[in-house]
Amino acid sequence: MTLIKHNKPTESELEILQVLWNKESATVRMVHEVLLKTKDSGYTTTLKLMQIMFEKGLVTRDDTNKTHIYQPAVSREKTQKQFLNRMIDTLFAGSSTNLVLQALGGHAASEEELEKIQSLINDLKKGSK
Amino acid sequence: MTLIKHNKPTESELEILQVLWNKESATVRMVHEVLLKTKDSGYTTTLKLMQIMFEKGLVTRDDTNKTHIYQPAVSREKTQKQFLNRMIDTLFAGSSTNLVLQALGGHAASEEELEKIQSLINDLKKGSK
DNA sequence: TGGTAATTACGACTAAAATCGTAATTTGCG
DNA sequence: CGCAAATTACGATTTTAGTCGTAATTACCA
Repeated sequence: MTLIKHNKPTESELEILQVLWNKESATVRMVHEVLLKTKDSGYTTTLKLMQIMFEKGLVTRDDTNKTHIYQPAVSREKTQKQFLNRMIDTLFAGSSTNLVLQALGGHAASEEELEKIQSLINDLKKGSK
Repeated sequence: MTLIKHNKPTESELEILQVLWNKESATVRMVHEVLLKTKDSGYTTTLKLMQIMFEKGLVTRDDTNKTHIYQPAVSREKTQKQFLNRMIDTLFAGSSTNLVLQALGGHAASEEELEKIQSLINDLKKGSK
């Protein structure tokens, strides 16, 4: 069996991953510019974080040129699932339904989105028969 | 305007809150017994955490008697919402629908639960007209 | 009443996360 | 070429979370 490192990204690392997921790939500066919109920390802080993420295997990088180009090494979906599960356990007493109900209740989704969810539910119900 | 402290419970604090939410109120020892089922740490660790939570205002306590009795000071729903919103922001690009789809896709919910969700969706659709 | 068990208080310690300053390196251009 | 600007590397520091040991306090009951 392959060794899988149990790499739960931290809050700050998630913010960086988010940028990388959206852009496919990016330099430290590009990431930093985006982060500046919502927080203020120094450039070297972002740099350091991304270096650590590289060591952890959360990102890959191309260092052929001086300015390194980073890419996410973990998928958005997988990470989402990881955090969802954790959250369902520690906050929703293990019930994903509770989470869904709460999420739908709080944030009103658009009609179109509701349709999307409904159609998934229909598929799920068929599948379970 | 009233000062609201921005009190995001930590992982360990969530575990404790979970117990308090379930029991309504509890002593340190009661909480600790429950925690022991899933982790192993010392009694004084739980005690200290709960003392800190008291200082932060996450719990209240009745110290009339020697053995203090703790109660949650933040509601389960509010806390859930707080974490959901954070998660939707940092992990689901702001889309609660994405989160719901992912949650439903990963954890297969029971048919009965799916009905519950469906009925909520129907209500929401009505409401938006 | 006096000792034992349980509880709280307190401070110290470790580990991890986040921050930043500074030095070294590279690159591009005047 | 050689300097200025940008980037990386590295180490130091701060903060926060989590852990626990030990002393002080309380309560109970033999």
